[in-house]
Amino acid sequence: MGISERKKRILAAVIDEYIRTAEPVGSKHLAENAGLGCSSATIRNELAELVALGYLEQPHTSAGRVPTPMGYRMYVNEFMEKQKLSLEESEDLNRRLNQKLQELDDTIGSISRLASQLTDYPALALTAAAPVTVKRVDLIYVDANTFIIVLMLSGNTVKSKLVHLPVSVDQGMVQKLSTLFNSGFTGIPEDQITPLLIHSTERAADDGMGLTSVIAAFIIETLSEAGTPEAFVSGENRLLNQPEFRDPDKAHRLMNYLSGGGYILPPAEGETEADSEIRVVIGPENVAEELKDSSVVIASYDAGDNMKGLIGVVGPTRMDYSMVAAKLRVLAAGLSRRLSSGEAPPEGLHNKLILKQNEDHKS
Amino acid sequence: MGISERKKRILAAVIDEYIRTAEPVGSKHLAENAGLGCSSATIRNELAELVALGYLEQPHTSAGRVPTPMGYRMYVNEFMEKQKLSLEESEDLNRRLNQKLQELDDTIGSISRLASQLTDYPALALTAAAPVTVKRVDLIYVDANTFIIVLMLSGNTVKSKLVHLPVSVDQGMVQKLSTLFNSGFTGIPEDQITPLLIHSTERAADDGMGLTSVIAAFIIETLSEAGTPEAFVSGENRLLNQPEFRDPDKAHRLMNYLSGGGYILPPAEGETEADSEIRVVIGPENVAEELKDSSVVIASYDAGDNMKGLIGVVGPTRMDYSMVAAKLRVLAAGLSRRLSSGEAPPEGLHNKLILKQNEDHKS
DNA sequence: TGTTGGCACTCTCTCTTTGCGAGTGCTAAT
DNA sequence: ATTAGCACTCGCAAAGAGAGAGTGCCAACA
Repeated sequence: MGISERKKRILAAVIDEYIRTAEPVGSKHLAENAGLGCSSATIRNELAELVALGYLEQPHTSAGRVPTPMGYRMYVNEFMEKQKLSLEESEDLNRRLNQKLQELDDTIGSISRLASQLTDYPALALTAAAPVTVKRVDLIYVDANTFIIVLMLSGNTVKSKLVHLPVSVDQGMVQKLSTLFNSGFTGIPEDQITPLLIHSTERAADDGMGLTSVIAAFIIETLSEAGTPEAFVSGENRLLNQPEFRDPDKAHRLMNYLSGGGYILPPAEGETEADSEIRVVIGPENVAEELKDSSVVIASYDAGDNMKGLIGVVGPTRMDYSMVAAKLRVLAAGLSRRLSSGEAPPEGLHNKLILKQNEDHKS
Repeated sequence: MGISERKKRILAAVIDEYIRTAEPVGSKHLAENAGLGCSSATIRNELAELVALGYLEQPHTSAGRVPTPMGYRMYVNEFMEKQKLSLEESEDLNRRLNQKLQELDDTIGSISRLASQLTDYPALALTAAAPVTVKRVDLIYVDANTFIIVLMLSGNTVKSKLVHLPVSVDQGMVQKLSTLFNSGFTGIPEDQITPLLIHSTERAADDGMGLTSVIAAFIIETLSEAGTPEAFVSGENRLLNQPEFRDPDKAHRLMNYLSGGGYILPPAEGETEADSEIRVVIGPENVAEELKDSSVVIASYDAGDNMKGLIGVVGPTRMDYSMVAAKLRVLAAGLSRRLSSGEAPPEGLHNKLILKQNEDHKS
């Protein structure tokens, strides 16, 4: 767009400053601190034009200028890539990511916590949504009334469940069912597990006790759960750090929206994805009413098997886009590296656990 | 204690009213609405004495009265048991509890969410902390580089994990290890799994590839995780509903404390546990500095095997103790019933899942 | 033509003042 | 012992005044 170079520099300076201080930026301040070689009067003229063009606005006559969403958009599209994390920052970040990934519990939840912690904004993480299938079914016979179902899924995760029965089964039946399920239920997506299939399996196993349907139910439940994207929101309370949320009502509304798992998924509009894999949705660009004056930065990570997950950060429109984008980029890249390639983190898991044992002794 | 009956009634009325409105309660208001048969002047006298006794205080001369922690304490100890939930309320509550328990995912997290939702205060749930042991170990051979570890724990939960190896193993080794682990590692608590034990197992299996220690590490990690009480905090944002947290800083401080998993565990002082299993910790009675002007209501539930978990609710000292206590009581009782006795909820799990399958077709 | 200094003007923010009302404590009467 | 009445206190909200920041515009200058 035909904006003079100087206008761009001034716009960028205003936005940087506003992001830092959250206060309208005046011409004098700009002339003194932003190091563009001209006087406040000149800047005033330029500012006036930027207002006319729609990139800035003034809260009231005779206050400083504040960026409009359009201004932020320009900022994000044109000026942002300049910022990169220093090497040591990004190393530190990777270190912390590794640490999180080693804890074998709810990975995605802790990633969202990490993102929130790093950026000091609320963060959310969505697990990859992709059709999952069962790779392998094992049934472990425990006793006449008890067995364990173990499912290995297509993303190489394992789910298991203990089943107590009111009736008793013999080991042979468990064996038979195991074979039948492995041949009939593996490799197919949830929606192909029809009542028909279940019934025919039941007949083939000569199962009069409903065992088959218990197992099938667990498979269906597991597939559906694993295939449903799950959202984790963390650090909602960090909103309160932002001056624009000093109004408790405003903060409350947004927090409610977020902790309700408020869905943020932007319209997958074919933005000119200049910046690889990072999407920025500014204020009114959001579809959700609750987000109309907040911004969202979203990075997608590759979870292997063509699955994409998302990490996002929510903040006021006056959000530190560069910082957030830079950090999310590293985080998403690290996540992708870990998840799509082979498996767990580099090494050390095992050693760490052995060490841990000793630590625990103390407590 | 030697407080006249009327004083008690007045105190209770003040507290009830203050809980409702969050505003200092005046004598006139009390005379008109609280239905004690005397005039405002009389009440004024009584109020003055209650202030002298330390049950009430006035924010400033010539404002209404506000309960002190000591006042709340009296209220909790003496007047509270009166409130019971109506039958239908408690049925509704049980219904919702059942529903939550049926979702097989992180039960304890969703219980905490439920508690928060029901009371409209932040809630937290702690899993039972008790030494857990392994009941049974199964190793499922998948392919030369892959096997699945399945652990059945005391408490009848099952944990599993997929292990990829850089080297290849044969099925015989897996078999052998399975037997060894079942005889050597079952029934013993985490702290008895010594490096010594691991080494001797390793030798017995003639395992030169570190397989043994991978499995042992998983067992240790699992036991330690299952034995460590885990805290889930939900609904921190509901704090903002309370007028006492209109000050964002105050709200922020407490929310931070809470979402840091802030530990709330009250000193297990031998309170005269009149009210079965419900503990109320009022304002300054809390040990944590951050909670000094909040209150906590805690119910403990029985998770079987002598394990106790906690559900708690945090709010301002002006918290609706009766309501919270009543709801938590039902919740904890329901949880205990489900967890300690046998197993899953009454029935219907299976049917529900079959139904679910059809629903999912639509989407 | 683009840039700069100067100046009057506008508007918000903060501090102070003022008046009101709620609620108290005390006293005298029942 | 309870009640009615009354003077008093004190916080709070609305109103007013002053200060300061920043603008827009104009005239001068390169």
